[in-house]
Amino acid sequence: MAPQNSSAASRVDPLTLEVVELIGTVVARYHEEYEVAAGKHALTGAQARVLGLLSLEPMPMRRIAQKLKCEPSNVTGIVDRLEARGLVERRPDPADRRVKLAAPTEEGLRTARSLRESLDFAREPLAQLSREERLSLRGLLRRMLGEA
Amino acid sequence: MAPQNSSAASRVDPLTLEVVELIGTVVARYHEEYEVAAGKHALTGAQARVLGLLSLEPMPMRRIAQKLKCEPSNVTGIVDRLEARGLVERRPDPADRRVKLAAPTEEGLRTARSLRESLDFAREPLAQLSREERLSLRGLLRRMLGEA
DNA sequence: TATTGTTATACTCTATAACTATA
DNA sequence: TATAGTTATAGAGTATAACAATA
Repeated sequence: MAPQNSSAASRVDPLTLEVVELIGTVVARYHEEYEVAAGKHALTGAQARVLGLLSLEPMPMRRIAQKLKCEPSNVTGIVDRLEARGLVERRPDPADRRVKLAAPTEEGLRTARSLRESLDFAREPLAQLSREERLSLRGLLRRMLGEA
Repeated sequence: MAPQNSSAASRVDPLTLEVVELIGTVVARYHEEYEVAAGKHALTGAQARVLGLLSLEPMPMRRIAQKLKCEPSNVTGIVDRLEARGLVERRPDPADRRVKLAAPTEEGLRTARSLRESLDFAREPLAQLSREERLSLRGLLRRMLGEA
């Protein structure tokens, strides 16, 4: 998602445009780092996302689809590939025999942990900011997202 | 790219983690809006990106690939589809007969413009911030990205 | 009847490798 | 010989529709 440094500035003020562009850059960098981190473990982005999700909490296939905002039919293939690599397994749900719970294996958990650690987006760019600046950034992002 | 609210807090302080999570949310929302905006014009994300790119300046196929950070062979298909829909055309480069310049048609330009306008990511979330806050956010993002 | 997960199908994006036409 | 663009191929993600098992 390259920032498209709008020549159609028409209706938005230059400051806002500049901020949007900066956000676009952040988004692009976030993605690159995510893909690189996933690639280091020979995982695709989607696989890394699912593994990261399951490492927090096993869940039904259906719920994975909701989290990923995609059709449930797609999750079948993604989990198939993770399962083929021994990173995830499907368990029956005692409460509902229609449901299959996807859960990480031991190796899956290790991979997920390592993945999180290699995602140094957490440290590198933010390390340049002081504690006060991070607090300020947190506040601004919260307001932007309407969470505060 | 769902924010993975790290239970592996291990080595990073909670404030940084929280900011990272907020950025993840921004990234996710940015994407959703981009896809929705593209979908309104029956374009895929990649097609919308290329069209947006070309609407700023026609360029050789090779250069599109560099901008998209993908292999040149992929660009052929994306431009094929845009061309089939009459949004883009390939022109010879007078200076080098190996090169094909991809350029938007009139309709392509209109679509690109409309696409940019429906990308209200520029306005909605940022509208919640005062001018001062936007200035502050710009400064923080610049420092984060090492641009300032 | 409704829901969960799967299969089948088709399209797009992606990388790799081999080809062509220029340079 | 090197470069620009293309083709061929294969893998992965995506949506849609239809299906089996279970609720």
